Order: sequence, then structure tokens, then C-alpha cells
Amino acid sequence: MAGNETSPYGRATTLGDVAKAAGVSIATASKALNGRDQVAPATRQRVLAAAKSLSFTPNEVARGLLAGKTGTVGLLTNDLEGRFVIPILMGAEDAFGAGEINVFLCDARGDTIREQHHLRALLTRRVDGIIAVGDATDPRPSLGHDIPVPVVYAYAPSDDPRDVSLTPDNYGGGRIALEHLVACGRRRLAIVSGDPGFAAAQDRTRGALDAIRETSAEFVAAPLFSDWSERWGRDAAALLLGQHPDIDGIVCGSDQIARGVLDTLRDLGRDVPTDVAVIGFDNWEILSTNSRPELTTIDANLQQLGRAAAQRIFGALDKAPASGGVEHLPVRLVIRGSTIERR
Amino acid sequence: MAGNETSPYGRATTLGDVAKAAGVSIATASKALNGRDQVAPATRQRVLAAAKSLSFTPNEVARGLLAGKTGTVGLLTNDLEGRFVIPILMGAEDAFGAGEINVFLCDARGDTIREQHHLRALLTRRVDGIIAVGDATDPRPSLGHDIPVPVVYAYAPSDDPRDVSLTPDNYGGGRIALEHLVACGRRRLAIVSGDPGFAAAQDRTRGALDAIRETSAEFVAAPLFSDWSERWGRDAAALLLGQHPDIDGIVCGSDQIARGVLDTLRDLGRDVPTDVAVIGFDNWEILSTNSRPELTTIDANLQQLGRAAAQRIFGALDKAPASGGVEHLPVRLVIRGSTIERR
DNA sequence: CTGTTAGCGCTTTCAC
DNA sequence: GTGAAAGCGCTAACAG
Repeated sequence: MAGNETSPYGRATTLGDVAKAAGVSIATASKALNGRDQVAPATRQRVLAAAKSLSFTPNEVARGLLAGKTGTVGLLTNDLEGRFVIPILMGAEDAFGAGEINVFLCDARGDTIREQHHLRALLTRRVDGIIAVGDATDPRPSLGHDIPVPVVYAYAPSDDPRDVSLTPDNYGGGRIALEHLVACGRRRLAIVSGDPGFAAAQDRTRGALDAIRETSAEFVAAPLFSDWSERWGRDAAALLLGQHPDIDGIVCGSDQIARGVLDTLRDLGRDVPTDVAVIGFDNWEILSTNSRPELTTIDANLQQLGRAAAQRIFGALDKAPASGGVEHLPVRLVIRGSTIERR
Repeated sequence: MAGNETSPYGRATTLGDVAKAAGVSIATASKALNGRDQVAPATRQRVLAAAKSLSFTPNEVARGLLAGKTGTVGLLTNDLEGRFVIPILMGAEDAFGAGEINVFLCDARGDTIREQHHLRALLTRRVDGIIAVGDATDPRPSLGHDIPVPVVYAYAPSDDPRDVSLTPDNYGGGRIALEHLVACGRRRLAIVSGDPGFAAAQDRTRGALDAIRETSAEFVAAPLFSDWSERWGRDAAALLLGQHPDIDGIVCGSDQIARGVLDTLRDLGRDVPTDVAVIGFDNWEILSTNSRPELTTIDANLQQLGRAAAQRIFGALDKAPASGGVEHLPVRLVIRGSTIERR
């Protein structure tokens, strides 16, 4: 396609080439191609034909230079797994009718230096906004306020209340999880959470603790914390069942922990959900849909979170920056076989 | 920062602003900032100072327009999980000393229409190259040859031999897996693979089948195929152990399958690795490092694959396009507790 | 309706 | 050493 001078891939076709081929001026070609209505139908046809035959692709870079905005957004992440960032990316892509915007994904790998580096690069490329995605719901250091484009923090909120932050409602999730177990008829419950240093562990647990007061159920033991591993889930379940053999429901801090809990219950010959109901958190499908039985869990609606983040960016673009603060987005219950009998 | 006319975020500082502040021409300011040597040290200092005090960020968009290249690469993926694409992205970022290049990540979600849409958008943004990442090692339809920038297919190769494709050496991985089991003293082996419609299932299995001929070990049963789930791993193990109680090693088609196999072995009271050694494939850490015992597995070196893809792009940029064909990149054995006794 | 003109922000000859 | 001028590809007035 196009010319073929020195470089292996030739020079791309320009609007000038199209105009020449159609025998019109560049300005007219531009109008024809962009659907402006001050151009004769016949002329437009000629331009369109020329553009097609030359497989003309308009140069968005030039367009962006002129317009003062590029139609790009930077996604700055520390999520090495991609577990959070991919759904958030998808949500962001959706928020602008596919293809309007393109997303630069930058992986800072938990390194502040690298993050600054990427931030600078993104600004240099004149992104229209930045979404900072963390891999935990604990507040993270603000990127600062001397950034000339809107910034939204997703999943991990900023520690500066002036920033705009979106994070899942872990507290509400804890409530929902507990309410579901109670609705399933469970009365003697326990909590196995993750690393107590994480806000997620605290918030989810707090939600469950608060919610139980409104029910006739009770916790047979204080919440257990350690880390987010399956191993801990296994160990915790053994501990709990040893001390309280009559437990009939366990709220877990994550799907990983829940998988461990399921393993131990199986080892101990307890049927799930008949003897003990188990609920996880995250809806990490590779874990939640492969267990025996499949895991009932709380889904953080990350794709919606991505949508919302993108909307905040674009809202802030024309109007004033969205007012700061941490917004907690609703999560949702996903019911599978670990809490109700499947038929 | 910068001026503050109408838009909420003001107009960005331009080179002109810096030049004015430093009392020099735009041309001189440019030279000073870019380390050209035709500028007096004193002048350079003044320009640098002005740039800093105005927190000037050069506009890479304008620069790209002039240079004819943007320093961006498009990553077009169908990998909804992000399991493959994130390591590949990291490898690509590394290949160009961090920050030289930025990557547009586009998720086509397995939809050809959306893929074409994204492809067009990327070309419109004048990316310097495109990496197409699939979520399986089966050949995928070529994006075509009328693309004006280099394209490299990663993980999923193109079905057109003229394209440049990089994919993990699954066959070699199968060999390595088997050789490891034999090196661990196993002699009565079996293969539990995944969906037989996948190239990965066939290639890995073939590698193991070929490799065993060079050893004194044997397969006690024909390879088993079904799907990539844990459930299938559990069922297959039950079947195998029922028919061949003396099995002492199982080559699995994926970590998921291996997890299922481990579960059944545990249910049957077989010790791993003492009675039966198990090896997985993929090194999907959430699975492989959380099992009992942890999984020995084959890692596809995706980060290196990303590096290599980026290098192909940039090689092709100046010189002729890299010669086409599918290149199989080496994989590596990761030894954990499912094949050797840990101390 | 169409073409001319003037830039967007920057780099690069090429005079001075 | 420094600056004026041209121009990357495109759009947006403004004349004609």
C-alpha cells in the first residue's frame, strides 16, 4: 500500500495524496472525509473513492496535535497478575464506544521510580487522563496535584482526599456475604480472613460483624487473620472445626482462603454445603468455578469500576474536575454450590 | 501549572513559552533541551532553568508527527484473563529501556469485528508496530499483509507462514516434563491432557510420547484427553488409578488438570511425590504454588516471549521485515514438591 | 461549494 | 552560537 521510497514499509498515504488523486484541494478532501456538509455530493464521492483506492488512514496524531487532545488514556498499574487491571481496562474501553479512546497500559511493578517514569511518559504523550490501578484496596500515595490531566484512582484509593478514588465496597460485601449465609439458614458462623494488614481483610470482616447483629445468628469464634493463601484457609478450617465442631457456615476473606477451607472440610468428611456452607470473596473464576463444590462468592464488579473511572475522567475533561473523595462501588453476590444445594 | 484560560486544566506549557522565558528563539531552546552541541553553555543553562520553572513537558505528539514515528506499539489481545498478555506486555516494555516506548493494550474479546476495529484505531494512531497475542497456541487467522507496520504474533501463531510468529515450544515442554519424571526415577507413567482440539494438548503430549522412547520408562495407558478443567483432572486420575494402581508418574496437560489429579490422589490416599509424581504445565502461580504439594510445572517464559516480540518489531522497523514463520521459544522446568521430596 | 491561509508544537536545515 | 523559515498531516476560519 501507499508509496514505497526508502523505508521497508513506505510512507503512509496522506490527505494530500488523496486530494491530488481526487483533483481537489486538501481542505475539500478533509471536509468530504469528515462529513462536513459544505461539499458537493459528486466531489465527496470522488474523494471517498480516492481515499479507498489509496487505503488512506487519517493520521490521528496530526489530528490530536491540532485538537489539543489525543483520545488516549493512561492506565498505570501495579497489578502484576493482571487480575484487576484487565477487567478495569475492558470497562474503560466500553465507557467510550469502542475505539474512540485507546489505552496505554503501563506496569509499574510496584516500583515508585518506575511509576514516576511512566507517569512522565504518559504526560509527554499528552494522554487525556490517567487511571491508577492498585492491586489492593489499601490507600496508596497520591500521584500529586501538579498533573495537568484528570487522574482517577481505581481499586486502590489515593491517600489524599482531594483525589478522585473508586474502590469496591468491601464493607458492603462483607455484609452481603453474611446475610447470604444467614438466609441459607446458617446460625453458627466463623470468619477466616486474610492478612490483617490489608484494608480488604478489615473491611470485609467488619461488614460481616456488623451485619450479624441484625440476625439471630452468631459467630462461634473471633475472626481469624493470617494471610491470603490456600494453606491458611486449610489450617484455619482445621483449627475452627477442632474447637467448634458445630460450625455451619464460614465467611472467607478471599476465594483462595475459601478453597483451602473447602479442602480441609473435605478431609474432615464434612459435606459442603449440607454440613457447612462456605462463601469466598473476589470471584476469581479460575479458583471459584473449579472447586468442589463451586464457590459462592462476592464479585467486585471491576468492569463497572473501569467504566466509572473512565466516565470520571471524561466528566472532568470538559467540566470541573470531579469532586474528590473515595467512592465505594457496589459489589454483587454470585451464588454457586458452596452455599446452596444444586439440583 | 501553566496557563489557565478556559479549560479546567489550562493550556500546557510549550517550547515557545520556555524560549520566551529564557529570552531565546524556539530553535535554540529546542537545541538546548535536546543536548545539541551548537549552543553556548550559559544559554543552555538559562533554557534548562526556564523549562524547569515552567515544568515544561515536551509534546511527544508533535515530535512524533515530525519524526514520522510515535514510539508506540499496539498489543492486540484475545486473552480475557490477562494471564498471557500481562507478562508479554512486561517483556515488551523491558525490551526498550523502560519509557522509550508505550503500549496500547486493546482487548478484542475474541470478536473479529472488534479486532478489526481496534486494528484500524491503532493504525490511525500510527503505532510503530503491532503484537497480536492469542490465548491459545493454535494458529489464528492472519491480520493480513496490507498493514503498513510490522506485526508479530505472540503465543498464538498466525496461520500464514509469511507472518512472524512466536510461540512457546510446547513439544519441547512435553519432552522436558517427561524427562524430569524419568530423572525422578518414575517408570510407569500416564498422560492426562486437555481438550484434544487444542494444539497445546497435542504438542505437549507428542513431546512426552517421543521422549519416553529414549528411556526405559513406559506409559501404562494411552494419553487421555477431555478438557482443561480441574474436574477432568480429578476424574482422569480416578480412572487411571483404578485401572493401573502401580502408576508412579503423571504428566498433566495444564496446572489446572494437575490440581485435579492431586486432589484425587489425595482422596485415594496416594502420597505425592512418594507414590506418584505429578507435573503440570503453564506455571500459573495462583494454581501451582497453592496446591498440596506445590506443583512442579513447565513455565512458558512469556516475559521473554514479549521481549522477543518487541525486538522483532524493532528489527523490522529499520531493516527488512523479519523473515516469516513460526518460531518456538524455549520453555523451562520449574521444580517444586510434586515431583521431588522437599526437605 | 471550493481553495487559500494560518496554525497545532516541535525539529531541522541554513543563513547570519 | 543563534534565529528565521520550512514543514510533519491535518482542521478551521475566511475568502472567493
